[in-house]
Amino acid sequence: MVKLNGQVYLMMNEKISEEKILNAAREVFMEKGLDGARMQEIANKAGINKAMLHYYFRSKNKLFEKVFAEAFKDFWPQMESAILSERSSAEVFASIIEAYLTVFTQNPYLPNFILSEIHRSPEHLERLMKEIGLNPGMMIHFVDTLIENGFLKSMDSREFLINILSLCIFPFAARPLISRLMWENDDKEFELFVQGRKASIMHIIETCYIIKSE
Amino acid sequence: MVKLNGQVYLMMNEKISEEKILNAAREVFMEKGLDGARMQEIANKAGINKAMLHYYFRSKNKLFEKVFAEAFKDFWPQMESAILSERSSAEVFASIIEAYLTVFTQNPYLPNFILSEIHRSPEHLERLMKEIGLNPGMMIHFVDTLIENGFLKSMDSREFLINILSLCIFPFAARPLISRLMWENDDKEFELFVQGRKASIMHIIETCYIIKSE
DNA sequence: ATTAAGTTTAACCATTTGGTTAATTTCAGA
DNA sequence: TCTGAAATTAACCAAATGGTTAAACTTAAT
Repeated sequence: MVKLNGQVYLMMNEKISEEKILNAAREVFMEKGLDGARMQEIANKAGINKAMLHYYFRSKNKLFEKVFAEAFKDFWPQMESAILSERSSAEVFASIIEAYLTVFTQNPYLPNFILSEIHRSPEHLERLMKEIGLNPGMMIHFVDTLIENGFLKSMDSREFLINILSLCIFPFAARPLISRLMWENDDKEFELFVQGRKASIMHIIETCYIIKSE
Repeated sequence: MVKLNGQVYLMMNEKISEEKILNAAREVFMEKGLDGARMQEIANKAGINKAMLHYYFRSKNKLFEKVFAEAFKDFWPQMESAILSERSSAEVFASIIEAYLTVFTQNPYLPNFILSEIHRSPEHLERLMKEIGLNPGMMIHFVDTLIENGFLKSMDSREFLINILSLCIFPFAARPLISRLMWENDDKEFELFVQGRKASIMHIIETCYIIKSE
């Protein structure tokens, strides 16, 4: 990094190396977790010297935190934007569900990665939740409003949200088990299952919770 | 271990040490995973010398496999016995759900522990599934029969089972996150949630899937 | 070309960690 | 009480691992 005229300039290779490290670290950490990951493996995968990892991120933990912070944002899809989009409640839920299915299809290790860290260091999780301004109250309030207006049946809005999360996330978190239990580990079958999943979850929501659409 | 008259006798302390090791190992592995666990910590918690771990279980991996095998059985509650119990389908589902909620309430780390291993070593999982004669086909067939007999709506029985698993397991797998998101990390509130969970899941099943009861 | 800053590397280091070994203790049976 | 096998311990070891260091290399502005 170069400072000049009070302005900060990045040298050509800086962004590239940092990026390569983060990409490699994401892969390795996602697959093996903090404890299972090896700095040497990350360096190899990034195609650079191990010392570079420490040069850019100081320590294994710091690097991990960076990777986790990025991943955690993906785990919490843009519910706000979906809510604010002036669409019907059914459409809002559909778009949230779709966001999840897409992210997890593209990042198979993400659900487990987050779930592990949730247990490994809840404090870290809590700090991060505050940092990114995660706002569950907004979702709860959104659902409560729909209930008051008679679009959703009377119920515990928290439970409703937890059910959506469960139905979206769990099948991916347990994919290798489910795939073996249900389809003899045939990937194609699981993909078919995911393709129908959005409609499937929406059907449950509509049957159980939605009274009328706006 | 002592062999005498072709019969095998256990010396007084053998069962005790082995048991102490397994209990300690279960605690540590459940909380920290295979990579995060330390043999020394297990030894300390068991109140014995580290060499004893190897004396009884040869290696960290062997010890882990033993712990995992036991835990995995708990993860798959006695669906068979519930099915064979000649009760109505609703009662069968209720008893399966209750089994899960009970096990996870008593073993908070269990869901995550299994989910991690599912991704860490699917081969190990597959081997174990065969060893304990895990029989998903029976469950699928059970649901299919209920459909044919008009007790359940026409649907994909696999999806139905996955939904039950999701609704039962996920809230525990993500408990620290959910607890913070929904109830400011108040344990009492989560316990209340779990208390109502059985009825809550049954309500979904009945509303979405059950046509008539036997 | 020189400089000064950031970048990259190879070699190195201290600690941790799973695992071993050899000696000692315990204990049931003769 | 003597014996032999199993149980237990303390000390030890080699490998792995996260991290450091000092020197060499790039690069952009003067």
